[in-house]
Amino acid sequence: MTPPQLQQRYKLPRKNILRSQKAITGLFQPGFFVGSFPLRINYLLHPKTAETPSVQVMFSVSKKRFKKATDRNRIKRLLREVYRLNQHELQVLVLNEEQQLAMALIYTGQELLPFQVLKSSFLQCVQKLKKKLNHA
RNA sequence: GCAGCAGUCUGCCUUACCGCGCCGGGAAAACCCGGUGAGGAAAGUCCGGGCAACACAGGGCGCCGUACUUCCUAACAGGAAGGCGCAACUUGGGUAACCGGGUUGCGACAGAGAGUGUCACAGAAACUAUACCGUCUCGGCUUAGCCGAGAUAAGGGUGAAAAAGCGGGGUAAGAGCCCACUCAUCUCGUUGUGAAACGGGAUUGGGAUAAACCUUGCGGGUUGAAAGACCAAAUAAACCCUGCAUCAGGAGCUGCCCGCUCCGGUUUACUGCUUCGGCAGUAAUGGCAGGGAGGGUAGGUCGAUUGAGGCCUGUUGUGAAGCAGGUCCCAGAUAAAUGGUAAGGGUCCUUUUUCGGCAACGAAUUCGGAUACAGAAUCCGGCUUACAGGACUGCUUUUAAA
RNA sequence: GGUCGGAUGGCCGAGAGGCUAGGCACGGGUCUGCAAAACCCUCUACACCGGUUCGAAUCCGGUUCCGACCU
Repeated sequence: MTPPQLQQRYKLPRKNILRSQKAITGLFQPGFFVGSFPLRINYLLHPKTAETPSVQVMFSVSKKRFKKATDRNRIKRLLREVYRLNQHELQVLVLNEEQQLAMALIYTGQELLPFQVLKSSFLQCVQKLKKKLNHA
């Protein structure tokens, strides 16, 4: 019997995806980001509201670097899987605060990379993010 | 059997674990269960429609598009069948040049006897054509030729292009000047719905360019789902303009109107008249409708997935396609779902080895590799472009056997 | 998603059917004691693929890339 909390961890329903234009423009103001090739994470902490979950995320791939829609779809799906399978690392970090976290995963690479590479890169980013948040 | 070309179709599968969107059911909710979920090009946005908003008496001009004929279609610049021209292959005749037949491919294939423009350089001359060399005649000087006046488009040279082609006659030399054949054009007849074809007649016969302007026929109102409709939230009941109403009001009942009940009110300034109660005019205020400018929002619902729909059968037609019957419901997202990881299999290519076959080659085995192009965004009909591999059909070369 | 526009040397930029101007930069030279400025000379181009035409940067299709606008 696995506890229900653990079962939920690998899910990524739609409401955890960041979709408000206001929040997104806020994310892309010059400010807080961590990077580890080929990924970059813009993040923003703001007071918790009742409706939204504590962590919201969005995925972004440049149309200039990847002309074909299939390539962009592929990368975004890979990113989503990487985040989905490793999001518990973050959730532990943020849950104790009275704030919620909004973040954007941006793919900065020039070509398609396999799943395992993206996974290790994401985990590095998370480590960096932990350090930064603890300092603040 | 193999290869090439053309056309049509197809375009990986299975299992395990973890997920995502939509629909239905359960549940207070978290969530659970079931169903379902990319393409032939979803692409480019190159054409044509549906749909929506706005505009709109009718006609002309202009602008844009289009162009052999007939048909198909909701429509088209698409498709089908046919005509003509060009090319390739093949076959028959012929010594050959070439001619006839067949198959396939390609063609922005209307008009240059309506007008305007352009045609660089070269060349004598590039458009009411033209005489540089050459050829010929006559005259003069002089007998070698030169000079002058004319005739001439055969030959030379230039050019992308030089005034129907070729042979003969003719002539001082030449020339459609004349004749035969051929090629255009016009015209008459026959056949065909038609593009055209065939036959007769006529000297009638001096470029190219219309993807230059243009002429003729035909078609087109403009803008596109970020169209457009509604709801919520937020801001600023403010400001400006126009029109209407004019002493009008507010609250409750009600989905709305009518109606009923209750409460409150009949304003302010100026001017004129006055029987001093008021009345009339102007301005302001408040009401309604439309517009402008400015401000706010960046959420949701509809549009939007049943349609010129797919599949099957019959039937009409050479065909594109039409008609009739049956049957099916088959993505609907919106910072944008349709996926990830692992294992196995299929198909194809290359290498090794073995077997079969006269041979081209085929089958098995094994190391390694490949498994395309590409992702719905309002929906349809086309076109164009991209595409690993496979299947089928037609034609042709080649190899082997008979 | 839709509607438009553009692509000419290293950079800017004219040309609109007939040898692709011009400026800046680079390189060489003149001048100078050495430089700068000035003057002279040289090098390097029509995005790609087809078509129309005698001839295409220009006209017409297609491909690629870049940019603008519409809520």
